Amino acid sequence: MPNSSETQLDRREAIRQLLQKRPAATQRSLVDALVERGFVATQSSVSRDLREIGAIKNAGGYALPGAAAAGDEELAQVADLLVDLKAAGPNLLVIRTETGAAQRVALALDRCQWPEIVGNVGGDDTVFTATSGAAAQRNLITRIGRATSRHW
Amino acid sequence: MPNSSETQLDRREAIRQLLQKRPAATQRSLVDALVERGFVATQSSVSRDLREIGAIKNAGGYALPGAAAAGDEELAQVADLLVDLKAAGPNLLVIRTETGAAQRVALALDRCQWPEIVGNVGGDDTVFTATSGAAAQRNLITRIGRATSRHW
DNA sequence: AATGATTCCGCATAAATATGCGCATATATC
DNA sequence: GATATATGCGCATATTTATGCGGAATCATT
Repeated sequence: MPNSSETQLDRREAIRQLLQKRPAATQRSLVDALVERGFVATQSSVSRDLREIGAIKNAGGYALPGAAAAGDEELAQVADLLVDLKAAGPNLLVIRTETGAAQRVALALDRCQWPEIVGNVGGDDTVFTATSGAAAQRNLITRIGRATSRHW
Repeated sequence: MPNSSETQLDRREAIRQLLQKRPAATQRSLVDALVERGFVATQSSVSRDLREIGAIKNAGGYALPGAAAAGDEELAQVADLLVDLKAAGPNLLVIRTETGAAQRVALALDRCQWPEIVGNVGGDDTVFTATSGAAAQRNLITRIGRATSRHW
């Protein structure tokens, strides 16, 4: 078995596709997802695959190399679209944006995969960002400030 | 203890600085490095710190968010400077570059933090890249091809 | 087709990481 | 200053990830 088997290449490609759709929390979950797609592999193989693929692990789970920092960068790019930022209780951050930009901002926040962010919804000029608690919220504000090079 | 303690902030800043210098292989090694700098903390705390900092883990260890994908991108930017690429045994890859560009290329390869790369040295127009074995070397060539959008 | 060289991958397990819990401590409110 | 509330962090441990080893499979050479 001197050469990379067809199966191996296919499986890795499948993993790449899975990760592109959404980050994987654990290797185990990837194993399960692979099974659904008709691949049989153990956690061991997935561990090795991830290393070869060059995947990284951040707070959001395993992701492809590009996707990781992409979030921060993407957020930086929409920094100008942010208008205001204020907390509504310890679990909700309300972000005002230029009209029509909320979706983009929400998407960028999603991709950051920051641990403080539980989830986002973007309307027209407002984004609601759910946070896990007061500390997380404070942190998040700092982090947004850093990423956008602005102070709030 | 409602607020982040001074110690915690300092410690996290120290971790950031450490990671900026070089990636950390394990959390344990970070604990040790912190001790040298006068911080006392357990692996548990470092685990939580890394999450808060937003650090990511790739094949090279823990790194700051930006630094991760930066390598691949940096390599893509110097793609034009590559002239030739050939293996010398299973553990050495010899990369010819434009005159004077070898250092930059070697640096970019370093930052990729790819598992196949054991180490790099850049001369004037030649880079020596040590690989862990034949398979790794083949992989590396593929990967360089992908990153530089060229075939070798 | 036998031999050898190489790679894949599962198993078992070592190694590393994440987390529930509880105490200590800090802040807020009264 | 007493009480209530919230946070930091260590300990112990559950969970997750990495890896040494060996058997099976593939290919090259003779």
